[in-house]
Amino acid sequence: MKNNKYMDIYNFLKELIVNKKIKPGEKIPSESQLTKKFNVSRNTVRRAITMLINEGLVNSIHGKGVFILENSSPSFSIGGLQSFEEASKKNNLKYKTIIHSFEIIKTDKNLAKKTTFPLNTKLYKIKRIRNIDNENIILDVNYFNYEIIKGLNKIIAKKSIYDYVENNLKLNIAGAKKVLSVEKIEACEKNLLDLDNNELVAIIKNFVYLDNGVLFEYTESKHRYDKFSFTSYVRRI
Amino acid sequence: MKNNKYMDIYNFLKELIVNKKIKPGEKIPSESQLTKKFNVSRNTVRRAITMLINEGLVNSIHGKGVFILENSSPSFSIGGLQSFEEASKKNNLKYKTIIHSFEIIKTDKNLAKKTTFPLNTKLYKIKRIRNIDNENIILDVNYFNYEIIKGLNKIIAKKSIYDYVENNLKLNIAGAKKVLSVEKIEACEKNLLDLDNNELVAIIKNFVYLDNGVLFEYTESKHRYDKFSFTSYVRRI
DNA sequence: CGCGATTTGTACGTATGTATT
DNA sequence: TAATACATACGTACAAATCGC
Repeated sequence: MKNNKYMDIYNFLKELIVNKKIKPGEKIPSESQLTKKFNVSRNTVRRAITMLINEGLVNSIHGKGVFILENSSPSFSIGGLQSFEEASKKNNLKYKTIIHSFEIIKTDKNLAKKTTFPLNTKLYKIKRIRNIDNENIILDVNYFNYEIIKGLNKIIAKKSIYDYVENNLKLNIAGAKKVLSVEKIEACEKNLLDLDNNELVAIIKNFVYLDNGVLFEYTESKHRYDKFSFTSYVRRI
Repeated sequence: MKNNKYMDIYNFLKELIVNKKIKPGEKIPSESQLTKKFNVSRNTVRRAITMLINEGLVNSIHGKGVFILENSSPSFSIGGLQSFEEASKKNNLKYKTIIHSFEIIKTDKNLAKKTTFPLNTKLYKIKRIRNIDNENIILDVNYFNYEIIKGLNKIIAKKSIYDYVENNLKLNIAGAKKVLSVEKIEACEKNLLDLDNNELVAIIKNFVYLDNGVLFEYTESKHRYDKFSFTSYVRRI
């Protein structure tokens, strides 16, 4: 972890909030109190507080203080960007990944539109089935730019592609745009998931970028509707 | 709109990005260039850039510059907190609201758990059907704290409750935690929406806070699955 | 390979404005 | 009115990453 002063203050405050040492509706220590306590400048304190505001844990009121929001639980991070492997480990679930298909294709007109890759871009197309506690819960359809994610193969795909991208290729992932919708599953994919007689799945479409702004991955993550939820915080204004 | 210096710089940069005057993968002007152009301190420039980073429009790389992400369209704000009225107006849709029921209740054990209001809290419970282009698309089930949202009635509910809360009661809304899931609609609500023979709906559960951190509203917004999508941006780390 | 120029990252200190109590 | 608390903004300094020569 980073050992910055603003992170110290951030972690200090976050611990107070998530462990309810200060209750929802109450105020965190004032900026001047925190500058004294941590022996830092006010800018540094404000930076830590700004992070908490962006996370939706607190809200500042001019002239009054910074208030803890009710329901400020750590579940806020569920919507976060993490790989299947990371998420499953964190929640101590028995999981495995089944590679259903692995091919190299080029974008045609339809696929270019859907993925926003240019026409005729060479892509890895991978279908992976995510099995949790012996049920096929998630179908991931990944498209990786062939020229960027060099040397991808089935063995890597069985483990963690993100791990390969970051630790072997030394590429840095900036973040992802996610679009969420509910759709009927395609006929050819129906038998890959353990669905009841309902054919609807929740689909998260991920557009994932490197730190230089280049799109390197488009993925559709198709979830059994009853095994899926997504959390976020939205500020007014 | 606020007339702050950092907002000027933010708006200047955002205009460049959304109108593709600088293309994805390219850099925005450096911090020192912007301080000269706007005649401000570096802190002020950095604040504007930080906002763009948080929105997922750009990504900064130490020592290199701030890069525009591909797909940096303004659709990023779809997930934003806005009332049905605001959203429909913005998109120029023909809409109307039908009040299906309006009652005053108290939380029992189940409802307290679901809404996170304390047991025996007095609430307004309102069911409203949102009709867009002559189809019943959304069913909103609102629970408002009776002691906070004083004087609510059917006429207000037919228009905009948020408008009443902010302009008449002079309360300030901080933001909302949103939890998204897909569920079977309740039998008694099935005929309120124009569903096909599928009984699944996308449900957004909203926990809405005032600026002092107090929960004043819990709402379940039930959407016809085929008329619904949700966008957000998630950063790595 | 090193060195300087550029660019972002962290941090400090100060001043002034505005809202709340 | 005075004290407190957050908001905006300026200026400075040094660190760390990147790039070109």
